[in-house]
Amino acid sequence: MDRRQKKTREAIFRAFTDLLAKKSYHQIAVQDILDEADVGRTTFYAHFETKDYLLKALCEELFGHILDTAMGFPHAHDHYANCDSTDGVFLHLLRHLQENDRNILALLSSPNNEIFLRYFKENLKHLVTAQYVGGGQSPNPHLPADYLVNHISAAFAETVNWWLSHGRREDPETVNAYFMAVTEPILRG
Amino acid sequence: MDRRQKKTREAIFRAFTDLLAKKSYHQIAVQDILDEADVGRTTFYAHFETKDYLLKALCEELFGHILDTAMGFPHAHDHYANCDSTDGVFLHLLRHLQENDRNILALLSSPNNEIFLRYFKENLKHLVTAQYVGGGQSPNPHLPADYLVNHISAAFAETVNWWLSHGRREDPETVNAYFMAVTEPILRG
DNA sequence: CAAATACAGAACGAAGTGTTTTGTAATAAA
DNA sequence: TTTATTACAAAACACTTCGTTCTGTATTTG
Repeated sequence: MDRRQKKTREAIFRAFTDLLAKKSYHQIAVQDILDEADVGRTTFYAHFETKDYLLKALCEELFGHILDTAMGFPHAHDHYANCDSTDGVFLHLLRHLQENDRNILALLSSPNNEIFLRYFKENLKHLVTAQYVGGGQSPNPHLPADYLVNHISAAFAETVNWWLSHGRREDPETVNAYFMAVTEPILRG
Repeated sequence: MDRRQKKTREAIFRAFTDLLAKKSYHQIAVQDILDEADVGRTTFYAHFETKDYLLKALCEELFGHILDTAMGFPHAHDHYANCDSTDGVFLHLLRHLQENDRNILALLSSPNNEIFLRYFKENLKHLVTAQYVGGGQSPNPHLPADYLVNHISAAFAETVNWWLSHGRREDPETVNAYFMAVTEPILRG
């Protein structure tokens, strides 16, 4: 792949995330991104059809990455090797978030962060499905599997949102304990 | 109050909700609202500073109303007098939603409905606080009160979202049972 | 009836969007 | 190295939407 392409693509992503840390999504004009990334107008539209697609691409790359690693690519994140293997996936995720990889926290705690929380939650569904639901069967016979998956995914996304909106005062372990306290009882019938 | 004011204000609200049932919020131009409401441009901006403020006003009126009635204004909704008094507030809310008062379902099940779900959830917090938290003390000693309020509010909003995105196939009673199944165990320590 | 006010219609500048054109520099392939 | 391809910058473009301003009319209120 052309080095120029990769370079500008990353410059746009970087400029976009930097801007998102200051302004909300709808306050950012394409021109702002061009100025911040030092990129021509034609170039931007050669890479991304529109500003919404840029957002989509960024979210897929960011949340896709963080959740893929959480779902079982231990090679990709060796500096987390100190994780106790008994730790749950969610604690792993919380720790990963606290590392603020690629400034992901700026997005999730920005004003009007619902957009990102939605992407986060949708990506979480895959993880939750793999984690709790085996073969489409709900671990709680009183609840439909898709309702449970939606509920747990939303609960974790909201937990993260609560955590961030408070300035991450708690340890990941504490937050994980809160999350477990509101989800584990459900799974036990 | 001038009848003309009330009339145009309601015409704008009606046009806006009708449009929201078809398009997403950001696809709706002010001009569309003017055409649908048959109202002049000057008039619109005399009533609402901007399109965002119109959204805010609509949401406050809608969710404020539905939650106020749920929190204890039995006189305001006599046709729900058949409600069993042992029914919870949330079942009451679900029934109220199913009545589709002022086409509120069009908003909550529209594309890009996160905006409305956010308003819904925020308004729910007051109800949840009044319902579960007494004097700022959490009913579950292991969890902070604000975390619990946020969790339960989000859980109900997501339950409604799940219900609507499925075409409301279940009874309000069934949905309420699902919601209770994921929230009640938390309150019991 | 008189004064105040809500309204329609039209025009306006400003801002943002996405496209097109022209020319240049970097890259990949021969 | 040479050649062809590709990515890019710069500027201008038509278009849409926004929010304001002006003028004149209809309605309400006192």
